[in-house]
Amino acid sequence: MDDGFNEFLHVPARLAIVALLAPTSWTEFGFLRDAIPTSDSALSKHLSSLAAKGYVEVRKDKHAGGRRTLIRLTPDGRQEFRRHAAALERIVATARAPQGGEPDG
Amino acid sequence: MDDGFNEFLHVPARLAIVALLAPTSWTEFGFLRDAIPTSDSALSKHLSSLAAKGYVEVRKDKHAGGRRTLIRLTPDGRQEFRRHAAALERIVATARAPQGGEPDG
DNA sequence: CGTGTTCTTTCCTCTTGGGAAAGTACGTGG
DNA sequence: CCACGTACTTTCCCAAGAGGAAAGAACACG
Repeated sequence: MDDGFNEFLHVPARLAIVALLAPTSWTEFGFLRDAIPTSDSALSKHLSSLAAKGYVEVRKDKHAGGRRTLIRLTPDGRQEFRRHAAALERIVATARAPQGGEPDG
Repeated sequence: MDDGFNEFLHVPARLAIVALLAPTSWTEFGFLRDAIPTSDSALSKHLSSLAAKGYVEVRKDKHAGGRRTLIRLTPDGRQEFRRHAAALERIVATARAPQGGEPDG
């Protein structure tokens, strides 16, 4: 498995995060937390690890009555996600196979 | 995630196993072990857990100079794999999105 | 019955995902 | 400027589980 399969991104929670980030630009922390769903702490830790890998970028924004944390994929993160998605695609393709193979005994 | 996403099958090694089994019928233990690749013990344990879930069926076959263990997906296993694959397909689809969303600040 | 082959099980280690709760940072209202 | 609330972040902790090594078991063959 040295195709684009990415064990780090493969973790369900992280897969969910990047899948949510992929089609949009800056996304709110709270939105991700509600959509996943997971605890604040778990999400925060995943985002930290994603940021440490350079897969996401984090920004703090002023908001009416407080701050909000915004997240988006970096180009690198997007590319890694695409590569992993392509690897998954190959796997998914086998599920569509009509079950050929040699017959049993 | 109460679509067909299956955390048990999602584990890379198990995903690899069922993906290899899906397009064929009875498959040899040795073939799987070499293809994955993993140790005998790890593969054996994965196959046991898959069998315990009713996802695969195991058969022992006489062979010139010994026995061979043959494995195949059960209809149930195939269906679960397909459901999981469909869930992955939805995720993979987001990777193809052209990054719309609102622009940054 | 001894031996080799092919798995299987046991033992152990180490990673890690995740929640709870404490901590931090900052904005707001008083 | 301080008290307070909100929005995360970090620490602490635990349990699950993946995986290798090595011992074990089952069976065919000579």
